[in-house]
Formats: sequence, C-alpha cells, structure tokens
Amino acid sequence: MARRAGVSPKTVSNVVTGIITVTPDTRAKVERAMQELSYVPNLSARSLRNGRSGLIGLALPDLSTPYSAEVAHHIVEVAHERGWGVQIEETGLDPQREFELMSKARTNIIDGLILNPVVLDESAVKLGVALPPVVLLGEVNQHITDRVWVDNFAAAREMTLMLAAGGRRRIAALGTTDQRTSASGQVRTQGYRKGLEQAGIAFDPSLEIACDGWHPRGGAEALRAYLKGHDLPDALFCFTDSLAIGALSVLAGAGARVPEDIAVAGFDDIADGEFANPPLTTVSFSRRAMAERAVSLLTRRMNDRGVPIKTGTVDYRIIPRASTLGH
Amino acid sequence: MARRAGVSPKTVSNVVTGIITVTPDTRAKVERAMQELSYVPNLSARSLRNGRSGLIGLALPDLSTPYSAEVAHHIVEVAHERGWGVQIEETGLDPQREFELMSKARTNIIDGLILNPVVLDESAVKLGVALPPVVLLGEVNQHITDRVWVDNFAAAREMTLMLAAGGRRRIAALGTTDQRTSASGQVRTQGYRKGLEQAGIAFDPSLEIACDGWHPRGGAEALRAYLKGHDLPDALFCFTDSLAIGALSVLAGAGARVPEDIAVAGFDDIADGEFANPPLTTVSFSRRAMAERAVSLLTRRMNDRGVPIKTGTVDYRIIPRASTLGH
DNA sequence: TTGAAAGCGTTACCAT
DNA sequence: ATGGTAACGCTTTCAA
Repeated sequence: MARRAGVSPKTVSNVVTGIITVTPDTRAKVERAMQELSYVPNLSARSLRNGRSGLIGLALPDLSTPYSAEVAHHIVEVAHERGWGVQIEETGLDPQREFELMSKARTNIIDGLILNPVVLDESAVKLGVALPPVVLLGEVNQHITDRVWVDNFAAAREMTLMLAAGGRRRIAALGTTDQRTSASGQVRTQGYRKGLEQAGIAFDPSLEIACDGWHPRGGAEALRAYLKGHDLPDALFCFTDSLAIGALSVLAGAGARVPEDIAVAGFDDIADGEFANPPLTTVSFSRRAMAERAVSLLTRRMNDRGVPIKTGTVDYRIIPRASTLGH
Repeated sequence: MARRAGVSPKTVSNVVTGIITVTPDTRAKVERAMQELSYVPNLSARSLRNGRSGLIGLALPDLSTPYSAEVAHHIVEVAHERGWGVQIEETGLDPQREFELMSKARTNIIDGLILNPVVLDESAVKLGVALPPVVLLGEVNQHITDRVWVDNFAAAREMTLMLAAGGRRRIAALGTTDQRTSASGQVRTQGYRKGLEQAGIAFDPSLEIACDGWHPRGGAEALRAYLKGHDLPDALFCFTDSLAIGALSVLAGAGARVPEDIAVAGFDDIADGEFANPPLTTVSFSRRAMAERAVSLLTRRMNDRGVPIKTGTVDYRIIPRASTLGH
C-alpha cells in the first residue's frame, strides 16, 4: 500500500492513470512517495478490477521457423507500440491445441487472440460458441471471425505463370498437401494448377511433390527421394522459402545448376532467401502490414465485440532473383 | 459466480485446484455445474490472491533472427510443459529497454524473467536493486544472478584452431565488436585471438571485420566492402551462422570457391546452416538443454528468492561440414 | 468435509 | 479536488 506513504488511498490511482484532475501539490506528494517506496502498480489487481489485462495472445504453429519468427517479431513490435504485451503459444500441428487456446482466452489472462491456424478449417472454429476476440492469420476457409490474409491462390498462380513465361514446361511443385494438413498448402496447390492451365501446360500429377513439414529438411528429403525415381524438372516451385532452401541444397549436391538446368522459386520472402545461393525468387508480402492489420482488427473487436466481421488483405508481389532468371 | 449454480462458495476452489479432499458426491455436483456454466477460473483474480500469475517473461534482442527464434521456441515449449505461459518482449539493441523489463517484472504480471542481454554488462544489472527472479541467457560479464551460458571463448578458440589445423593461415573474423556492442561478440573475438596465438599465427588486425548487426545483410555488406580493399583471406570465421550465410552469398557472387579458395565457418548451428551452399561448419549447442536449464533455474529462484546464485553450462561441439573441408 | 468471512490492490461511484 | 466505500473472483484461515 503505497498510499500510506503520503496522503490518500486512491488519489494515487488518479495520479498513476493520470486521467482525472489532481492538484499539482498532491501529485508531487504522491509521486515522491511512489519513488521512495519504488511503487509499481499491481497489474493483476488492475486486470481483475477492470477486466482487461493488457495482454494479447499470439498462437503460431512453430515459432522456430523463420516465417513464424518474422510474424511474431512484427506482432510483438506493433503490439508494444500500442501498449499491449504479447503472450506466445505454439500450436504445433495439433488442432486440439488451437481449440484449447481459444478457451484459455476466456480465462481473462489475455484480452484477445491472434491465431495463425495450420489445420483449422470451418469445423474447428465453429465449435467455439462463445468466441473470445480472435483474429485469424492466413488462409482459412471460414468467415466467422476477423482475419488477415494474403491471396495465396493468386500468388501461386502468378508465380507458376511467370515460370512458364520463362520458357519452363516441366514445372514441379514442392510442398503440396491436402486440406487437412494445411489450408495454405492446399490453396497454393490450386493456384499452381490454375497457373499451369492458363499457361496451356498439361497437368502432370507426378510433378507434385508432397513433403513432411515445410522446413528445409522436409524439402530436402522429399526432393532427394523424388529425384531417385524421376527426371529433373526444369522448374521447381517450392511452397515455402524454407523448402526452397532445402531444395537448393539437394540440387547443388546433385550437380544441377540453378537456374540453368532448373529454375527454383519460393514463397514468403524470408530474410535469408535473398542470401541463398543463388538468391531466391519468391512471393513477398509485408509482415509489418500484416501485423498492423491484425492488431488493428483485434483492437477494434476488443473494444466492441459486436462489430461486423472484417477481413484485411495484404498485398503480395513477386520478387524475381537469380534462381529463376534466364534459361 | 459459478458457485451459485450448485452448492458452495469455495468448495469449487477445492475442486478446481484439486488439492484438498472433497467428497466424490460434492465434486461431481460442482463439476457438473462448471460444465453447465462453462466456467473458467479467472486467472487475474487467482494471480492477485496468491501473488503468482503463472506467466514468465522472455526477453530477446530480436525475435526475427533464426537463433532467437529457436531459443524462443524451446523456452516456450519447456515452459508450457511445466505449466507456465510465456510473455515475449524484444529489447532491440536498447539497454534501457532491458532495464525497463526488469522493473516490469515487479509489476506482478510475470513471476520471473529470462533475459538474453546483448549489451548488458555489470553496470546495467547492478542498477536493479530489488531484482525480480531473473535468469540471464548467454555470455554476460556479471555474476549477480543465475545464468545459463555456453563457453563462447573456448568455442571460438577451438574453431580458430581447427581452421588453422586445416592449413589455413590468413584466418579472418567476421562480426567482431567491442564490449559495449555485444558481450558475446567480444568474448568470441578474444577466443579467436587466443586461437591464432596458440596456432602460432601472428595477429593481424586487418583481418578482423566489424559489421553492423549479426544478420545476413550485415555480414554481406561488411564482407563486400572489405573485399574491395583487401585480398581474399583463406578462411573466414563468422561469429554467427546468419553472418556466414550473408558471407557465402557475397563469396559466391565474387566467384570465390568455398572451401577451395576460402573456408567459411559459423557459430550457433541454426537449422538453415546445414542447408547452406555449401553446408556450413559451425559451433553447435543444444537449444533444448539451454531452455531446460534456464527454466529450471528460474523455477528454483521463484520458489525461493534467497537461494544461492547458480550458473548452468551448456556444452558445445564443432560440427565440420563442407564449408571448411579439404583445402 | 464444508461454510463463512476476510483480504489481495485496483478502480468506479458517490459523497464531501 | 479529494476521501470513503464497494466490488472484481479467487484462496486462505478459522469455525462448524
């Protein structure tokens, strides 16, 4: 009780929050007392009292991947600028975990949740009858809460068309998945197929290479196995920069020249892609913009739960680098 | 007040915490009531009452770097296994921010803090008179609180010796810094110098390449500038894998062959290093072990603030890969 | 084994 | 402009 050390019981509150008018005299007295006692307000009490903790949750599949790390970085940064703290959770690949987090959001330790679902399709979200303020990040087949997304379909299609325009015909895709495994993966697969169609290239299912996880190792192992039984394609569209880094490693080991023998493209524009060998052509979009939209939408919904559902779109653009240039 | 919906006012507490003996009958009644009301305990209230929030803070310089991301991933994972939530903060390169966070820890929203300082030397920590439970991560020149570290000096020395043993004589270091900029950087610099000495190689200050930030871009720019005014060294010890990735990119652009013309080594063993082109020799240590030690030490201190200061050591080992093999 | 009451530190409301 | 009082939801202490 810092209040004992000076004057009043709750005038201190006025001073701390600084909203109500306080006599300079009193304010000074209180401030001195606070200093002497090195007073810090108790956030738990404040949170209990006014129902807001000042914390938002951020749930990502796997924090250790460069893409997630960049997302987390920007969310934390933006949240901090607006006075919010961020509690981080990892969902792994477990949809159950995603559901748990939405419940936890109701325990009043966090005021809202930014969720980057992997597997979450309509069914999983619907379960949450009384949803806390939630903003979904990325490609999700549902429209029952706010979300921020990038048009993965269009981007994948455009990238495929660009590869075709460069004279490539046997364009393989690395990282294809079904809907249950990854919403983004499925959408990118569809965009890739549409791109082939629009380029007038016959669809060849043997050019779709599935893999186990969207990290370099998964990409490397899948491609290595693939090359044992197939000829080298003349282009490889990796659904993630991380996959592409794994693929480049395998191609270098196999003596395939990039981009002369095979063009390689990625998706996400992670920081390391520019410094890959060769530098990686990719789909880029602003993480910062994504974070700003997400936090804005969340703030908006936290202020008024009944506000209509809104979707924020983040623009993308293709960045051509050496990994696909020339032929 | 879930309690109204059944029986008792605080028997519900007993049921929830599950510690005290409760009649199966009553327990069932309460549990049913909880279900019906979809009751969730209010963590803020609990936290206010018993002085613990169940949250720990994790403060890292920059979450978007692969190294920090991996550390965060493991800390979150370990903390979660032990029932803790993790609030993430970024300190940037701002020592002021590090100090702020220690104060915030006293604000009762987090029970303890794991801090990975960049700049924090003795002076900065000393200021915190009433330190919250804090565990420091990494190389820090102070011993006034618990910490978990890797012997950067020995590792850097050993790596330098290994490069020398491979026949390299003009061994450059990329990422050297002074003490104010980075504690780890300075210690690695000293280990590098010691390694040269032990290998009988004369110290050549022109082979120490400073750079702006430990990310690929910083490494690339510093090395590119360096090569304009200097001959190619025959080895390059990068103080971070990220720096090495930037360096490899520049070397490839300059037509230098790795490892034939120049050996390149890194530090940290980030996931992407294995898939660099060529695969990167590096200093490896277990992030998981680091996280476990850190959380253990923190838990220990949170349970008893007066316990003696303890230091956890995480072993390292050098992983030779293609970037330094042969000559 | 369970109930009643007090109090954790804050802020909102009402009174002064 | 300031003080008093109550209440947020939980757990601990004491009593039944």
